Amino acid sequence: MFRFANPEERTDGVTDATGQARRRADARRNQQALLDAAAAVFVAAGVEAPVRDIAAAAGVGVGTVYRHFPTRADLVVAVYRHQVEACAEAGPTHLAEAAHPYAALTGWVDQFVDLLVTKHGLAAALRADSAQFDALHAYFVDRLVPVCARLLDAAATAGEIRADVDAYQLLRGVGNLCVGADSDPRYDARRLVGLLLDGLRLRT
Amino acid sequence: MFRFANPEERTDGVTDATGQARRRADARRNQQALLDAAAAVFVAAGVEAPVRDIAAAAGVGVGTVYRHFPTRADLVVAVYRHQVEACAEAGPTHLAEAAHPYAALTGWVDQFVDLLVTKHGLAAALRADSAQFDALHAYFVDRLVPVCARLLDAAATAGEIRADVDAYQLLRGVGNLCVGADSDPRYDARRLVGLLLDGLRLRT
DNA sequence: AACGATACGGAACCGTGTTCCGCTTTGCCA
DNA sequence: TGGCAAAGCGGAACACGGTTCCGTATCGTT
Repeated sequence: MFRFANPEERTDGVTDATGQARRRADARRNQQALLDAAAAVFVAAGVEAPVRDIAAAAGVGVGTVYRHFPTRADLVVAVYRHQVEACAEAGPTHLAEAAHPYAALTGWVDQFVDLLVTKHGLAAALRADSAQFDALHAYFVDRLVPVCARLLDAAATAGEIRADVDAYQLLRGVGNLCVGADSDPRYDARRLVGLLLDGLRLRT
Repeated sequence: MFRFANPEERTDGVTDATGQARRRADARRNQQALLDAAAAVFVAAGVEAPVRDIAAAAGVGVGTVYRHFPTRADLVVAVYRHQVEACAEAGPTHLAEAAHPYAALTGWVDQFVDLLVTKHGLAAALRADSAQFDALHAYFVDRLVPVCARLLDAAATAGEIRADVDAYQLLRGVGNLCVGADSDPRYDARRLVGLLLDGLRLRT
């Protein structure tokens, strides 16, 4: 996703503990400033905030933004990486702690919906068909589809839900339902996601 | 939606049968050419095709586009007006012909989904949060929400579905599920809409 | 035929994302 | 400590989209 400078041959002491090539101090400082500024701007103005605004908030030029994040989508991914990661890791936890697999599934999907509706326009960005946000979409899919698949599989095996819906579709559907959930008081994405999950259940 | 020239005081013979103020011949010709060209371009390149392309296809300048359709959204509305109208009128028909109200509801929603997924990016345009397409959104809501409400009401009265979902939400949900339905073979909007409708049913 | 109202065309403007390149800063080495 | 190449920076410039503006062409009436 990110193309950091290729770690050239160097003498010891120029790579940090994690083996990352060490960049100039100002570069690291700016990258952190950008992440912080972007997070703040996203909260205030949504994920679709102009790159120029983010650059200004971080006190750098637009060129610097693009040096660190090849594209807007990469910046967005970087900002939300932790939360997506947390969501991914919560999958097995739900499965272990819930009374039964369907409860784990609904619990996890709820958490996913939270992630989406909490961040202004994140769902919309995920859905933008423009190649603009492909990287964002790809990251979410890569990270979350397998997690969802395990939950779905467990519930299906337990005979709680139909077995003919795959994780990608469900996740896309849920993501779609969350688009525009903020900014429209008449619309309650959580409600509709609930109905969708209910539609998954096998009638007894 | 459209701001046609105000019908000034005129002598007889300058208003047509429908009482519309009669505009210059070239104006009427261009408007029709634009509608035809837009329809063709939308099929070929999706609803998001640039205004310049549509103008070029119609053989007019961009200024002419904006004279006839104050905004891109108005042009889109005009192009799809007939089909939205047909969909709206189909509501009562389904209700009259289906075996029971829930079947009428699913039949009608199916038709609505067809409308959305058939036209490249129509659903996405409907959902664009940009004020850009507000007019489009408003038109769909105005025309279809009442129709959907009647179907929902009939099914709820018959005890087939829960009574606590309103037409606006359902329509938005269905519309959202249709976003990006073309251009992604792994995603089947119709399928998910089916699940959502299934989630509406009361367990017996 | 002349003339005023109507309509046209497309250059120009604004707001986006993204690229490019001359200049600055950093950090190594002598 | 001073010099210097590489790394990084800033922001003007470009591409592209919607929309506006206004001088010019066309229409239809007198």
